[in-house]
Amino acid sequence: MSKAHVSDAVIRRLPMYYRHLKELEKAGVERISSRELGERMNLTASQIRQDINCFGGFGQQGYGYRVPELRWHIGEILGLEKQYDVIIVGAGNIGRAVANYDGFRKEGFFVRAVFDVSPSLIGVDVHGIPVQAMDKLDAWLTEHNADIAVLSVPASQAQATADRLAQAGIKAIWNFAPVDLHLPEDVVSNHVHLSDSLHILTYRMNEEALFREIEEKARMNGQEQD
Amino acid sequence: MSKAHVSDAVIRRLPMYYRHLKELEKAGVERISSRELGERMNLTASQIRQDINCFGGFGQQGYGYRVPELRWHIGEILGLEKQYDVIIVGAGNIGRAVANYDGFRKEGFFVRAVFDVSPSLIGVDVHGIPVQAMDKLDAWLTEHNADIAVLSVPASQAQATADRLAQAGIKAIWNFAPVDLHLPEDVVSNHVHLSDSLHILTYRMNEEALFREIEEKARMNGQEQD
DNA sequence: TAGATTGTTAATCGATTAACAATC
DNA sequence: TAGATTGTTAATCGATTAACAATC
Repeated sequence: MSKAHVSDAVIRRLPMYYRHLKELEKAGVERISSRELGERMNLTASQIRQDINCFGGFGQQGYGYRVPELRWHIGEILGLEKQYDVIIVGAGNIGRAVANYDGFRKEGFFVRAVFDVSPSLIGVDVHGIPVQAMDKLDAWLTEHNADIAVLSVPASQAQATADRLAQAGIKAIWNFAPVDLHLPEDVVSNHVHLSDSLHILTYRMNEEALFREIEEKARMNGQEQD
Repeated sequence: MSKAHVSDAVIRRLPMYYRHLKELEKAGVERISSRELGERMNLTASQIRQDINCFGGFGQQGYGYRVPELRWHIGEILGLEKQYDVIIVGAGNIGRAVANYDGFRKEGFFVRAVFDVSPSLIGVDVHGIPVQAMDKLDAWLTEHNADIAVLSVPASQAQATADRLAQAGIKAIWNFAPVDLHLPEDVVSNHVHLSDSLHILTYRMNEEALFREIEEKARMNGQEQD
């Protein structure tokens, strides 16, 4: 059966399932059991069956899962059978990189407009589209459709720009600014905090030494008190 | 007291603490209680105190936390008081965007070399550094130091390139390829899976409709069986 | 049919929240 | 001192894992 609401832990794993199933399908694998998929993905068979059954029973007892069928189902769950009109708001390094990202168009995401405040960028060609002045944003949105806005403006402008996008009717924001956005209930967002990710990497680089130090300190405090 | 090992849930929140404390410090806030910080970050006061106490007691009873001190401590925990030599492996859209990312240098990350296989990119200037042929990677690493490798090659090359980096002595990989890397125990990594993040966004866009459909289907199956 | 593997319920484990004594 | 807020232990909640009946 399916649950009324799915936990974030499960949702975060869905794209991973999709990636692995796509690979398996490409490799011509017809069927897979939860045990085999678990070994491949470093998850337990139990967890995989629980995750999948949030959305319905796509398997077959005694057989396992048909790879192409399961991939298709998860693609549908992720909304990947649809196409999306995308605008890029902020044409800096990241905005341009996203606009030019290859897989993007292949997966049904179409960049329809690019906006930036910087006069030096206006008119510049990004992915075959001339950058428009940020002033034109609201007018453009009244005349064209956009399903997703890529928010790649500086942190200081992020919340104000997000408010403006929500005001103009945008229902989904892919946020690259290092800021936690506050949005109306009917606007969804997901963030890619590059610096957060980098900081987790440096944490892991230093974790061992950090705890050696903390223990050392604790030991010395202990001695002092003796 | 401090724990010998810290859960991923806590580690993921550390950069968020750092970001908010930096903002508070910039705004001139001297002290903050776990309750106030919790309100700001949408966490419970309890969770904040638990998280912080994984690393030691940085607060003061009856007073709260000194913002600059706590920010400094968390920066140290994240390894941000250090400087890092970085190489970019793969000079496509993402590799170049990362190399040019402003905050990067400001935070103590220095791009020392950029590599790519594509002949058309070799010699091209990225962030003031000429792109080198991938062939030169191993020789370069025997002569220079690099703490972190940014892995921004196509998915198909990612694991092989990561193996090569580990072989050459790299101890940390920031992975942008949509692949789950398998690495030796002493090599840490963290990934930024852009497409995964985008797919979570489209999931959220479609979640409501998805469950309406699932319920509809369940209702119809129920009728059939009656 | 026998064997395999799912879907699902129950048990366990870990993370979050609540409570409160310690103490500034 | 009284009030406030931490550090830490205990209770709760939710996610993961185990178990097993259903069934292909």
